[in-house]
Amino acid sequence: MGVVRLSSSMTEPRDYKPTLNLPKTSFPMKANLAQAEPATLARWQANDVVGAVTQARAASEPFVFHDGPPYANGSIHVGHLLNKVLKDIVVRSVLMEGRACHYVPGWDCHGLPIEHRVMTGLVESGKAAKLDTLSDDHRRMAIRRECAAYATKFIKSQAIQMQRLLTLADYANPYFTMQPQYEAGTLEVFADLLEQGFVFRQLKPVHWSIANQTALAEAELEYEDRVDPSIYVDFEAADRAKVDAVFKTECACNPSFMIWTTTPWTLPANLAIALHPTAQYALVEMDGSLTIVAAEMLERVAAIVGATTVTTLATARGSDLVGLEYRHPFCDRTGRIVAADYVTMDDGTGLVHTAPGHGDDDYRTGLREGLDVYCPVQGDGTFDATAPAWLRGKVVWDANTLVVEHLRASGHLVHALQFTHSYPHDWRSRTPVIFRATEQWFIGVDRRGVRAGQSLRTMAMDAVNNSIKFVPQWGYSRMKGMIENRPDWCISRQRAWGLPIPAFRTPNDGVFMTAASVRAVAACVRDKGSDAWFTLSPAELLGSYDAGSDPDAPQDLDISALSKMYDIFDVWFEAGSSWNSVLRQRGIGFPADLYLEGSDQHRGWFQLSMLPALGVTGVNPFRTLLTHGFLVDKDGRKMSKSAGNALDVDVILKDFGAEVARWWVSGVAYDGDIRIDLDYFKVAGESYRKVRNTLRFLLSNLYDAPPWTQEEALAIARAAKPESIDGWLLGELSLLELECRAAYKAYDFRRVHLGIFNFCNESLSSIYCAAVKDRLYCDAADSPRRRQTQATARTAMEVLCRLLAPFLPHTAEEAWTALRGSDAPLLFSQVHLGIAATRDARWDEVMIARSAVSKALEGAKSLGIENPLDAAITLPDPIGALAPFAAELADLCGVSRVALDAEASTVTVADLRSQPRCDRSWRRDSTVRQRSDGGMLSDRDALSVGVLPKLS
RNA sequence: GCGCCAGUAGCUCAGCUGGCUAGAGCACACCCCUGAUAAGGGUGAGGUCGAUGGUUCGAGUCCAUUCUGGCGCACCA
Repeated sequence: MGVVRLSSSMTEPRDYKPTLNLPKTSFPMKANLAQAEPATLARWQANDVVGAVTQARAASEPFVFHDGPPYANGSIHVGHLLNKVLKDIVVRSVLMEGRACHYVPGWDCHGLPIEHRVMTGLVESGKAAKLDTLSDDHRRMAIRRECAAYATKFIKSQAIQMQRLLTLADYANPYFTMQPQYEAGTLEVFADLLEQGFVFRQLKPVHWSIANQTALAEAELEYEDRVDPSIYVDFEAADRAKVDAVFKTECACNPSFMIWTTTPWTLPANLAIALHPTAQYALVEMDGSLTIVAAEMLERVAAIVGATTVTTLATARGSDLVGLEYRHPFCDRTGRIVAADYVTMDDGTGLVHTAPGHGDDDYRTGLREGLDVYCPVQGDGTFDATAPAWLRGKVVWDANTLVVEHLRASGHLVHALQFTHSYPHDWRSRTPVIFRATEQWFIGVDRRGVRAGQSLRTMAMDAVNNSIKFVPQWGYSRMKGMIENRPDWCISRQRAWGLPIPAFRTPNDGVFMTAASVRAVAACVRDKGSDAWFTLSPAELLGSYDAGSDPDAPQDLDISALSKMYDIFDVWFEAGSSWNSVLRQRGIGFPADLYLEGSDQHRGWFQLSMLPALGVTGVNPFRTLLTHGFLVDKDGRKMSKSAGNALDVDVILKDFGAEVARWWVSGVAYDGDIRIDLDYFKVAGESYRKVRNTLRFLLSNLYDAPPWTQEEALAIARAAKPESIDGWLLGELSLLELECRAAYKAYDFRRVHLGIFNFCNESLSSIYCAAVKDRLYCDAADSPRRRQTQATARTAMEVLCRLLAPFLPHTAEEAWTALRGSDAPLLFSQVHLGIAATRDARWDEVMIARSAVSKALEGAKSLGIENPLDAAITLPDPIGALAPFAAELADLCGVSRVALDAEASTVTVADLRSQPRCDRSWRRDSTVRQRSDGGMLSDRDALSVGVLPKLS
């Protein structure tokens, strides 16, 4: 019998495979994310994971993190994907630290983009004309109903898409800016600001449609060519001597300032002439009269007006002319020369006709110079009583001709011609619009508040400089610059789709609105929503208002005589009140620990949340500001549908899955531009798979591990000798855990990502798993050495699941369940282990030696030693640094034998191919001999299969 | 035009307060393994650090200018 077996084993090695502890696992290699993720999502929803997590953290210190509301319009794009995933990583990493985080998703619902789309739809379907026959309230309500339905529809679809990204948030109780309680919260903020004295009403020019008697937004304008008179007009200097002083001349007659305009009808409102402070201006004699124009423009102007003799008498800097006065050509007043940076030398004369009531630039210049925002044009486009008699009651378009003729007659007109230019038109009536000053509501940034005695700008600057943490740092300078420069905040809009500014018109054309009256309306809105403004009477709206207890109430207030005004709030005011409407009203906490949005929100939500919160509470609404850059395509160009370089979120989810997308986000350097391309998801998919397979290897070797608790496994792992491979891994694992947790806290997700990837790729896959394979497969199943390794692998899994959970909630949970069984506790009810094992620096030398062996083996391939198990290595060990690790070196290097030699200077590779090979472990160990069962086995393998060494 | 930011191997990025022949991962090439297998391991090639000028014994790293791109703001009377 023995002889027979012997001969067969000589020709054909025995098959010991069934005696090995080969890996087994239910955790599949292929993630199948596109199918598996929706199932996970459904399970989370069915099991109310949000509720369970909230409950698990009920007693924990809350981390207040507040969602900035995206606009409820359209499908989500990759920018949302980035933003929402980053936020979710924050939420989940905070939870894994054991803190509570009640994250409420929000949506911005009001505003022009939706109203504009709805109106376009109504125009196209022919319903818009019918609207115009309704009363103001009914027409507005009809539009509002359409808008609300539109917003609701997109909130629903976006919520589904956002959940598909596997984000964990209270989707059952989201916030919308159109919710009654939200609107009431916004009005309360407004009431407080009013009380503090920050709110005021002032004229400001807006685009005005004469046909519809309404202000229009940029989006409602269509630019069409229009022919207007283009005129060059002389404005006579008021004091010839002063002009002489500036130019150092002695004029024979009175000089004039020549301006150019294509809107003669705005001349009655002229209050100043703007020039560029650093440009040169020339005093010229032009066909007998003295005129001042920009030196640079002289030649062109002379050619246009057809001047025959032109002589420059003198030149002066623009800044020297500032302060000179001129006589208005047909109104009985003088105007002043002012400086303005925006004056260019592209058109005109270098001297700009300035009417603060009819232009944005003019308006700002006027404010700076303390000029009136004078606008003699009424809502119907006619001139009012303050205009010269010959213009009163005339429509501006007719006034154009009248003004030109008047100037011609009075000798002020230098030249007139017909000029075709692009001009804004009302998109609905297709009539030209005018720029006209109207009364608007403002929040003043430089007014001192009643309580704090400080202006919003001062408070905001203080917050920026002293109490806000900016991530990344450059957000500081950006925010600072914006706060320093920002003008007063115009919060009123003349639209239907929004939260009404609850002001009332009194019979004598005054305005009634006090903090108390706003609060009364807020109470009504909390109950009935802002539609109430359009469906109820002033008396009903002010039902809870008591003039007697309102110190600000006007003496002769007659509520029954009030009429409603119809301005609505800038949507930014609503979004900027979310700290009150959501964080405070819902008792989530104030201020927030973190606001996180794209860098465009420095001007938007960030800043416009700061101002109201500071005004009302004196406290900045967020402690830390985290901002991310914008997505650009792989050539660094911005994404847009028109350029065709936009990526579709649905395609990404279908082809790669949310987890791969999340894995990509986690590894991205989010400060600054972020390049995005489908190829990058392929790369992310590869590295995801690498991590996944590493987890799978660990899991597959735990199938027969004893049912340790996590603490028991950790205790066994900790007991490993520092010189063992397990001891080494535990040190690395501990370091990884420490570094990742610190990086999560610093919002440096990329560092976590790279840390985890490198750990899986190198520490585990390349070093540990390869080294430990032999003992896992070949040692007796319950040998202490194998159990030790299993406990270490188990601990590594416990740590990795937790570290990965914020990035890969689905995969981490899948692995967690594979590790702990289907009755495992919820992963997000767990906290990090904190294994705190010390990393033994002596291993550095070992790893250096290991690399040296790899290189030496590469060289040995030319000698025919292609399989490392055919090699025996001799390592130089002059100072005995490697000696303590001698028992692990062969496994670590993947070779059959390693010897140390204090005298050697280089790594040598010996050929073992003539030495017997173990049929079971394939190693050419020095103990390999033929055993009683006829197989060639090493001592360890003989022991493992229970075959006694054959007596020789 | 103004403010902020970025520009390092084919790709994604490290390179702290300036200091040895500029690093890593992916991709690529070649090889090994076939008991992690639509897996795993090894070795290697690859960069005038956007450009120009300057400071310095020495600059990817500091300064100036410039080009390209992104975000925001302003502007076309």
